[in-house]
Amino acid sequence: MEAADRPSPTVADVADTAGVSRQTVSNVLNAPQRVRPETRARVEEAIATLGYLPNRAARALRVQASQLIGYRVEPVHEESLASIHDRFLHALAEAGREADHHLLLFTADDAEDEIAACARLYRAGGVDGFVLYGIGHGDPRPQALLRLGAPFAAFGRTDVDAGQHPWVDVDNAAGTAAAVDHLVARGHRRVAFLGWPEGSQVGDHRATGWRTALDKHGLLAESAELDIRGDDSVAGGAALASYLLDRDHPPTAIVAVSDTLAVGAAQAARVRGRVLGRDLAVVGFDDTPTARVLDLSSVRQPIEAVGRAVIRALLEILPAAPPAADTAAEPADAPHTGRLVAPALVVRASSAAPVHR
Amino acid sequence: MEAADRPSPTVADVADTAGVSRQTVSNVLNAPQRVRPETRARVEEAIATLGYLPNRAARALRVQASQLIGYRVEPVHEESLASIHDRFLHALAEAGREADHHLLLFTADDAEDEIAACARLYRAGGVDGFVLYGIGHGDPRPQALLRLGAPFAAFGRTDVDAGQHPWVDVDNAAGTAAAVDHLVARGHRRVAFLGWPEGSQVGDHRATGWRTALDKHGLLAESAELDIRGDDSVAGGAALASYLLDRDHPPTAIVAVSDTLAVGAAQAARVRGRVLGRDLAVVGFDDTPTARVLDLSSVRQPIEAVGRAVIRALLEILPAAPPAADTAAEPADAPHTGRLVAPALVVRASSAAPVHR
DNA sequence: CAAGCGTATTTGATCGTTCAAATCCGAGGC
DNA sequence: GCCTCGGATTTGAACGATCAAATACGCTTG
Repeated sequence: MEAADRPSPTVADVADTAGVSRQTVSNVLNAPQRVRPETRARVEEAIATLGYLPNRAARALRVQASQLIGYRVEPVHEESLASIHDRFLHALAEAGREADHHLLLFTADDAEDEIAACARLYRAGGVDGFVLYGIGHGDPRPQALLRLGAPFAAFGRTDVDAGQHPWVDVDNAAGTAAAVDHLVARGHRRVAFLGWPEGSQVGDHRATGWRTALDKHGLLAESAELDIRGDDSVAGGAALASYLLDRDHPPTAIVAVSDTLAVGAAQAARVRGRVLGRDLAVVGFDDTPTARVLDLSSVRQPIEAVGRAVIRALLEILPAAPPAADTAAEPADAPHTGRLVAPALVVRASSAAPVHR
Repeated sequence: MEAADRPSPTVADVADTAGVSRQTVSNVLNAPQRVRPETRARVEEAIATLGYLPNRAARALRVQASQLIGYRVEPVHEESLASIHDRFLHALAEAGREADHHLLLFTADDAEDEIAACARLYRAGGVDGFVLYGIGHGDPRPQALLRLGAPFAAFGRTDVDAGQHPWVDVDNAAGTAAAVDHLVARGHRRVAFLGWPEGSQVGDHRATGWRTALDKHGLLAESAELDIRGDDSVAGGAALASYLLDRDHPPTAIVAVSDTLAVGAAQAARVRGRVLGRDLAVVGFDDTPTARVLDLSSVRQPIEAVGRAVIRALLEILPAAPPAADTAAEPADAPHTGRLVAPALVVRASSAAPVHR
């Protein structure tokens, strides 16, 4: 009654039914141009009737490539609203599929543990390379993997080893700058920034975007003191925003470094009787489901594009890369190039209207 | 300058440095009791100094087991607030790690495509088994995998093939029942249900929980007509709730089948000037980040426990399972058992206060 | 017509591990 | 002193694929 667990057919079986040798079958699969059309047809028919599929382990052993890409899933941060991980992961898997590569997921307690796990996996031939998520400022992982000799591509980058490996990053500064541009166009002149404490690469870039954009519009002088920082929590955002709103010259608009803080700002506004989008404009970052629900404007990272780009970049540096048109004997140690992709502002009710009063 | 890509040492290398044969090295790793202590010590030292790691592909080829578990990641549903996928995935990876199994991720366009992908992966020896997510009512996947002969464990179940494979499910009825109990204890007597259209297993169970709990409290008569249904969107939830609130005898509490609908209900209440938690109690389902932010009570699925249980169940049915104490020649075709785990209600401001008026 | 060449196909070896069977060796037993 | 026995260890084969070298075959060429 059990579904027969007949062993899968092998190249030898296919060879027998097609009346050719193992190697010819292999050639039909991996180098069809070497095989005469009529032979190929015969082999392909045998493959179809037997339902032959090459054994992955055997292939991996012989060619020393598993077609697997290692990726560490981080624990879900209960505080954060992020749906970025989800989207990124799916984008990676989807992009991998097109190149017949799969993701191999693993967990780790911290960066050091992650490095150890990568080393084990790579040295055991379990994966061909890695995708690193959330690289920033002083991250030990790029150096560790470079030392290990394992191919990898990163989402994010450090200042120091950006040239030594492929990376893709979101232009965070451009994101907050776009938010400021949008708000200024609506007539706002006092635009605050709710940020994380200094030190995180992402947070600092977003702060820079806000500052330079204001400067460009000649508004930095009146907004300079409106840059305040706190940890990434809704309550924290509410506290920071309350403080701003209670000042003598409160801002008419707030750019938040994250949706979490933006949600907090929105709550603070409501508590103080300010109508969101009329008395106070708020723009968040990451376009989380929560922002959508609350009708908050937000900067959306093109994370699907990032995922695709990361996978593509990784595949390119894997040994025996998929023939990229004419791989003109790549210039030995050409510095790896990164790619910066621009996020897009999603305007919703919280910032759509022109400035009030 | 490159990190040396010296080939990893093999059993033969270890054997040479320890002055023994390949097989002895293998025995030290897989059946230490066969090896004399002093020999074992010598081999272990050689392993340590060389930094030997068994090659996964070679091992997989020989023992016909990849130590990989296939899992399909579903596309991120932009409408939904779910963080369940995220949490489930991480739980799976974490549970797998403890048993030296990794997740292999793949994508698929629909159930049929998923089945095809599973077949390819399994027949190619790419994975040892699968975890299926979101099985319900007439789902073709369990039957397909049974036919394929591939081991799998499911989150969710169908009525028909529940006995033929291991599964773990959340007791959805118990979740909504707990919500009703909680509301009734706060004095509510007219408790509405905002549900999905009939036909989904999960949705129907949640509706049943609501109904039976009300019946238990002798309140079904006055609430029976308060069961209304719509698609899973915030706008839809708002529309349904508005309709309820505009009736002659509006409910004082709403149990929603999802946080998405619950958020809609909360918005509708606000629009109508009802204060959430005072004039109207709302309980959602899934305990999403959005519910936390909005202070909505919600039924939380113990998804981490589900993930662990699913992996454990899968590992048990894999050939040559990890020695479960004394595997007393398992009774041939014992029907597979399922496990139902109870969700927990998280009470927040939206339903904490006793009924008003 | 034999030599030469290029293409199509086959054979043997190999990737690194583990299984199955064979061998080795020291301790007893008769 | 010879044989048996059992545990420790080794040898050969196999898992299923691909690489490298060898062979077969059809065509041109001098």
